[in-house]
Amino acid sequence: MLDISYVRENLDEVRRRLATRGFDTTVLDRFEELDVRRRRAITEHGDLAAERNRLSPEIGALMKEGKNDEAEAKRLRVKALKEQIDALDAERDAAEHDLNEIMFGIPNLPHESVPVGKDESANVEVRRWGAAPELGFEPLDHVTLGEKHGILDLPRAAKITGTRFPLTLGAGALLERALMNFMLDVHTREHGYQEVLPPVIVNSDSLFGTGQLPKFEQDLFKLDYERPYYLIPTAEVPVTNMFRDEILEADSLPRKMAAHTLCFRSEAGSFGQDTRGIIRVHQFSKVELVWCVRPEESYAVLEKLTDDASEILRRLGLHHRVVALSTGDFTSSSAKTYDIEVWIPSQHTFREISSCSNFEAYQARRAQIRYRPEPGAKTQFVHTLNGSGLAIGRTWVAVVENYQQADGSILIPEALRCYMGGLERIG
RNA sequence: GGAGGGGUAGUCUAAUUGGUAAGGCACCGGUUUCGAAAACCGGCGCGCGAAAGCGCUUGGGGGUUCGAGUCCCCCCCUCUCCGCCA
Repeated sequence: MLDISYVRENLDEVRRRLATRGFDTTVLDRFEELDVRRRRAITEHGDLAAERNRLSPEIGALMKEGKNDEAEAKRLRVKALKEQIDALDAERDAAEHDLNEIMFGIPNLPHESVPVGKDESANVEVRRWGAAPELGFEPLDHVTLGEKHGILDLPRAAKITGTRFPLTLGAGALLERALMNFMLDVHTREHGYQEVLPPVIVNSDSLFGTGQLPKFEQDLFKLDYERPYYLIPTAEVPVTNMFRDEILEADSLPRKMAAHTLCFRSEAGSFGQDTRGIIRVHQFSKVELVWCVRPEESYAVLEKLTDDASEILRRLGLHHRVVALSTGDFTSSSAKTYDIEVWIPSQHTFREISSCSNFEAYQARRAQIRYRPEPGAKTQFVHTLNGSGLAIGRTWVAVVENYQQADGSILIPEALRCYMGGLERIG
């Protein structure tokens, strides 16, 4: 959520910057009208309430003195005031409700360094690492390789649950576990992240805090339970919300956490995309990196975070690139996002394996995550950031495809062997 | 799931059985001091307002009342005990 007084005072600038995201800014016309109506109701409420608050204790005093007639007169006056106040409150609540609907739907303002464009064609590649493996033969895709080695069984996953669910086994399951441990070890032992193992079911307040609700409910799995509980689409939700409604100690910042969880996405609206394999599934495993920082350092941290995630791919020897997403291509809550894309041989292209975003105060304002810059100072919203470090399902695909050999076997990257009991090769 | 105790501003703690949130600590500013400590004065949740001010705020939401921290209803969290369970 944006700062409402910032929007009020910089309406034209807000309009202009949101337009670069392809956001329909006509709702901002209603914003002005509702904002004025709301504030007028609040002011008038204040005037009437002041009179009520003055009279009300007088009634008690009069009654104690036995002056019941005088008390009765004032009582009637206060009762009339109350009716007017209730009417104003109803007006304020209505305006506030509509205003909130607008504010909750407004995406973050893109940072000035973000390339402007209406979709992914305007994204800018900022760097590239390594080279695609020279296989010397037409690469098999991960589904074919997985079936061939008995490490991936999608037909059975479809039987157990339905389409778009993963089932790895044997060395395939071990590879997933190895990737998880490898990533967590690098981030916690070398990059200084605190390890977190959070709930994977969250309430609607948490999803509101990070921005998935109310606008993107269709992307989530909602549980049939007596309360509105959802499966997490990413560990960003529980980990960021650890600090919801808290005032953090200034010297505890920056907070940096790494969490491995399963993630669940309904993938509504993506029928027909990536239907083969486990690139796009309803359930996947991911290591997520989350930061809470002082506002002034958030852009330096975004670079650091992106590099921490990239380090995993460097250690695995996987060809990849970092892309600055354009204004038209990144998630609503973010002010700036880098995607890290890994080379997928069977598709002859790069595919997203991590998304690293600076949300500035957008999430912190929704989730009320604050800190006190120094003793006695007013509290301020922190900046939050997060990025995948990395999506394990897609890393699995990248390893299997990039390390396939002419004889059909799959070489295990050096960095993972100690996590796989010394296994050097599958098949 | 059952029984009982709790939830008050950053923190700790009051509030005549309904009368409009009092204090302590920490922190900030000022006075004092060579400087500091102590002491004293003021500030110390959010909102509206140019300001003076005014309003809102006792876990959340409803209700009764001229008036609710206090009474009634629903819900959340937490502590103790019992039951169940991995």
